[in-house]
Amino acid sequence: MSFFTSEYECKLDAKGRLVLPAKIKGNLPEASGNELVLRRGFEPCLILYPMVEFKKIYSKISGLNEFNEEYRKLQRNFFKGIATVELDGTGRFLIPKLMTNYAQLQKEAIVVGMGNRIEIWNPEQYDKYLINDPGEFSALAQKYLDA
Amino acid sequence: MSFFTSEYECKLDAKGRLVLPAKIKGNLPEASGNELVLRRGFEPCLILYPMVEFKKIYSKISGLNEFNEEYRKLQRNFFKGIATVELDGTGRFLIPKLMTNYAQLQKEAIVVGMGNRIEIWNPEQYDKYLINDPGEFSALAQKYLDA
DNA sequence: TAGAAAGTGTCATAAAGTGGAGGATTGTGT
DNA sequence: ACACAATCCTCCACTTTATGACACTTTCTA
Repeated sequence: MSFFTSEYECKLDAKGRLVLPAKIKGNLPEASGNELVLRRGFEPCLILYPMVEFKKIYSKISGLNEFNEEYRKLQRNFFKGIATVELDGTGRFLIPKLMTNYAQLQKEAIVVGMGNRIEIWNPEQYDKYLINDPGEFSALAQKYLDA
Repeated sequence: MSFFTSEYECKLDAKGRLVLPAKIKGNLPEASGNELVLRRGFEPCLILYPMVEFKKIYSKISGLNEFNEEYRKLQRNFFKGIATVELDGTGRFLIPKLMTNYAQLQKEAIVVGMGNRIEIWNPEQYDKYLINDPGEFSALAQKYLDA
């Protein structure tokens, strides 16, 4: 069971590689080896899954019958936003160009542990999408987490 | 069942580590080993859970489907404020930089046992959030604790 | 085919994190 | 009040992580 938490300020190197924070890397499931899957988020960010976690989503979406038009449409749009990446010996991976563009990544990135997955954000975008009103957050938490 | 009580004045060392008071440490559930979870409080303080206590919250929030926009928003704001920490052999743990900033912790900290969890405060902030008027405290107690 | 751009790997250094030991202080029981 | 033990706190040494630099390979382009 993956257990990613916390936010980290990370830097991309000149070639667009991101070094995963040690706390994140340490929580990657053994079973996935160095294989990760990168996906375009619905928000302007990237989402990183260990391979085992991604398989769960994959089996759901690839299970949809290809002879259904709406399913095909979903599949097409889903798969186009996916890339598999591999950690190198020092715990880095290259973010494909189109994906850095999509998420507007430059030198700095915010990495957020989201339980079973990891989000990668441009810092300014990230701020925009965070809840700024403590009351709203508190209310949302109460709505879904209340005993 | 955890049972943390009382308040303690503690010091952070040069690296930002906090030594848990013996009374608190003695009440940590065996089942959690040395694993603890730190969370940003809604107030400007940090909240410390033994792992077993936190698991209850975690299973609730990670159970929310990631393809729902509102769930994602909650998850993002929740997880960003979470970090797992581990007690070392001498009962200390490192408070991540971003978290010491959030709670405005410097050398001194107030540690408060809150039953199933522990709060960590900057001393001045703590004073601000305490009830100073005995009458108000009494009224509040009467409102919610009266038979 | 040459040169440029992109991708990959290694290394060095500085910063951050981790662990342990010793002495001061506090608390407890006799 | 005293001795003993537990706790607290500071210091230091070691390990791990982060980051920049650089060089080599592969791919693309003119």
